[in-house]
Amino acid sequence: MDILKVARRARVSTATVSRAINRFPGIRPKTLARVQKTIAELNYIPNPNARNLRIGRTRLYGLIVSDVNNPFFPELIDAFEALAGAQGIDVIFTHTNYDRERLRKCMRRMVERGVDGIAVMTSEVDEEVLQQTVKSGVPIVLMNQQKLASVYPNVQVDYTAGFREALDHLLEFGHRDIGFITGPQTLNSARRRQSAFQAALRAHGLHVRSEWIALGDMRVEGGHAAMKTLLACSPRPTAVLAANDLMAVGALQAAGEAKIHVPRDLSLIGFDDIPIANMVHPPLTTIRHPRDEVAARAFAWLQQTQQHKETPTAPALQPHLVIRKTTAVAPERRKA
Amino acid sequence: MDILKVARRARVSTATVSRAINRFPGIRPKTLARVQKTIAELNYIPNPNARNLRIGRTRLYGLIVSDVNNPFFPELIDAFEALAGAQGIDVIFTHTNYDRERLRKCMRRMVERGVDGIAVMTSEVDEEVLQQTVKSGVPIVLMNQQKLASVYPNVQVDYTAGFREALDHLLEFGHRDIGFITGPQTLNSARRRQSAFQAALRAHGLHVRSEWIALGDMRVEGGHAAMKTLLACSPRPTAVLAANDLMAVGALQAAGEAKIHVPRDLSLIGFDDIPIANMVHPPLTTIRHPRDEVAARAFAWLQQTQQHKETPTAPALQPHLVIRKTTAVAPERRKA
DNA sequence: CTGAAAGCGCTTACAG
DNA sequence: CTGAAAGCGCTTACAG
Repeated sequence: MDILKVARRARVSTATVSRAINRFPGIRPKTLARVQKTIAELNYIPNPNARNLRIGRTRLYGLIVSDVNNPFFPELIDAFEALAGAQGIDVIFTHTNYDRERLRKCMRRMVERGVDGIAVMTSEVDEEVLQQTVKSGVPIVLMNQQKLASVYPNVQVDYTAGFREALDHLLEFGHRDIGFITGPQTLNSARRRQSAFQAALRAHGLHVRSEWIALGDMRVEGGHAAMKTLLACSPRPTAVLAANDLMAVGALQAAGEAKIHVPRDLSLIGFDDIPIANMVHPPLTTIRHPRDEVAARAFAWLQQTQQHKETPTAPALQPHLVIRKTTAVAPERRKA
Repeated sequence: MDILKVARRARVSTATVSRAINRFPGIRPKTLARVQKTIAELNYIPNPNARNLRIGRTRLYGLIVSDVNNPFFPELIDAFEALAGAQGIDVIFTHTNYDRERLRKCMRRMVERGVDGIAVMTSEVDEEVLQQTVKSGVPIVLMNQQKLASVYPNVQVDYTAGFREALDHLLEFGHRDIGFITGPQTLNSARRRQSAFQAALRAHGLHVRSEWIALGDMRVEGGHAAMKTLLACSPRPTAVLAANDLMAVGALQAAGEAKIHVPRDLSLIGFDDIPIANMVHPPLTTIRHPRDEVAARAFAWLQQTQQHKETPTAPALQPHLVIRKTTAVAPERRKA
């Protein structure tokens, strides 16, 4: 009964206090001032549960990622959080640890909490869970789920464009022998990146020997091992692209151990532009995943979906090459 | 009026439905079963706002860290989140970006949201803000704030013990010339780590030349620069400790560039054990900051503080040395 | 421009 | 073991 206390002290009704708090237009300036003064004096903070019960929303969004420890996500989380905060929306945030069962539980928890929307920023989703969630009336937005793109709002990133930019760069440097470190094809994101790479290759009229595609695990160790495999090839590629930065970092280490100088003997390009990319030595040239834009679009679409019925769409977001220090002119061209 | 719908369909009162949901003991098994069946059929989810309004809590905790992009935090966040989730508590999480004004806003937002408690896991706090928050009835718990330890629940980590363990290790390897990469003394955590290091040193009866204490910025770049300074010393230390892993990683790079082999020519130990420590080459020996235990204690104390009045206390948590590949026998001893 | 009052969807003494 | 009813603290048509 706290708003009542304010009301009494300000000698108005609770309705007026409520209007003052919610910046209702038609309120006499003098009354408004008095109420505001009282609120300040009493250090009154409206009870969010009561308010939300009344208005039928929680002003809470859910954000689900696959892995907090994956350095890809903090920037995404951060951007989403900031956007929400600016609108007075709080975010509860969980991660699935790449586990479908955990995703199910996360979604359930958020629905039970009554969030106004959920951003599912994982590469692995389960249509059944999504359906259930949407059925219970909670809007969702996905990331890079092309299969479900027509059904749910789905923020797309044009991987192919990113790889194309990287290939342009390598071709300018005279590279023609290009290797690729890929990830487990059971992973949605790894699979998509590989086919995007191949599409970009075709767009440039290039061909890659199949032994120059090495399998990693999307982590540093796997990139390390994959690079060792590539270096053992004969002939070996003069440039290598990795499906993510973590593997590129491992590849960089492997090259160092094998006394292969990057970029002199070998050019290397990562994907994502996670913070570590700029911390290794030499700093990694990489294709930046526009995660701040992903966050912004996911947030905007969540808000939109709350209001209208239609599924928002937009052209895929473009990644861009960030040129740092791991690419250089191809060795054979230098000789010439 | 949703619980009413369940009640009608199950031919009981809303009170009974409520009791069934909340596992109230004295309820006839048959009734319970019927209600549960109805709930399942209707896919009924209780409105959390109504529930929380009634019980006067939100089952929401706030978690504030200084920087999401700092790889120190994800594990802490993750552990806290998991603990909370297991109790049906959700976590809203923000970061201050090391800014006092933002901390103020974060706290305010959480109080307005009506959280049941706030874990302030930043090294910089502002007593005024804390007081205000506590005055509004929200329990808080701090991390490593020795000044405020008697006033607020405060999870301590015994940095000195960590450095002692590291020094033991180095001494066994015959090192006596030990350098230190410190952080800006304006930062609480950096200051505390330096004095902990010095205390550990004294405990071992050692002395450090002042030129062997180099100033970094708690990031990779600063560690890099600091190591360069140390390597330019003559004589130079045979082992270097860094106040955090990020700086140790920078130091490792600087050593590599200067053709100083780690660990053969120089031993290096970091602090924190962030994921990157195990990704660099060679993998970094480091003092592990027990952040999962910090999270657990913070969570437990928050729960405790909600119930009792007294400020919980406990002996400081112990960090431990994780020996990997950046330490070895001191060069001069090897010669002998 | 402002107030009286209903009602959001739960939980919990109280009564039986 | 179960139900009728009050009440948590707000917001918002409705009336004036």
